[in-house]
Amino acid sequence: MKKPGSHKNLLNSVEKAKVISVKKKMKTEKCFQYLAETFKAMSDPTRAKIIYALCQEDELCVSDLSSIIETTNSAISHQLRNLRNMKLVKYNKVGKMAFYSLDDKHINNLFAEGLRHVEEK
Amino acid sequence: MKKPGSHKNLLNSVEKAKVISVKKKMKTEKCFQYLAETFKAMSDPTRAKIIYALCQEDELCVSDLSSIIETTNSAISHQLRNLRNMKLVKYNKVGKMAFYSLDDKHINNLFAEGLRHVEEK
DNA sequence: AAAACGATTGAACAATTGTTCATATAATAC
DNA sequence: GTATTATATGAACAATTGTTCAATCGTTTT
Repeated sequence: MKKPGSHKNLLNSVEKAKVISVKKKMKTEKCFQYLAETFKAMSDPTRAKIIYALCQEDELCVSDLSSIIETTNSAISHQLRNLRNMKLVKYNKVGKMAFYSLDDKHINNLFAEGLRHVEEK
Repeated sequence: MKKPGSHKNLLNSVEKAKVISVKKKMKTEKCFQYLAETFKAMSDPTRAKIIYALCQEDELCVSDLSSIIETTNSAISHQLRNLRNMKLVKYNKVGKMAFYSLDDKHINNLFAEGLRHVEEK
């Protein structure tokens, strides 16, 4: 008979002590989801380029971003919307132009750490 | 008439100086792809949990990982394969068990930075 | 007014993703 | 030998993704 409430109880563990210890240190489901989302924000080449460009210049408009990244305004605009939803960029509308900038200052460190990792290979 | 070889030339830029400056600093396509891949490795909750668990314990076998993360062996095994392909984890086969550990030591910093970011909210 | 411009959007599409289920492999136990 | 265990894998599936294309919305210019 199975113990109710946990389809995988500790009795089956190979190294019980380790399992219990790590389980105790585990973060919440929500935390891991948010963590995954944060990484996902930078997990597409186009978005990575946008973030990198905005690390070099405080503000850039959509068409200049597409000049830099060499893709269509539409593709950039769609990705900027994603980044906006993830609260990574904000924008400033001036006339018909939209100037985007990084919203989340922590993202700078995270991105730089990723870049360091890539370039150390 | 359009200038050949570049479907988006600099003459269309709004802030030419910025565009040229950022273009100069741009990394290669390959770099951005690798960067995106690195972030993608951690962009799924299950993979994030695996990496977190392996940050707490040097080595964990598949069934203990699924005990900790509370999902099926199969799901874990599939994700471990992904992480293996991305060179983030390695494994040590002992009898019928496979002990997984982090392969890329830089990933520790990157992951910790992400966690710090999440927890500072 | 019309035309041009920068940006946004929705629909469509192929491509990728993560899980489940069933099966397979390979090592150990009986 | 058979049975059991730990892990791996392939197929199937729904869900998500990123781009393109066309159309649209505001704003500015003429």
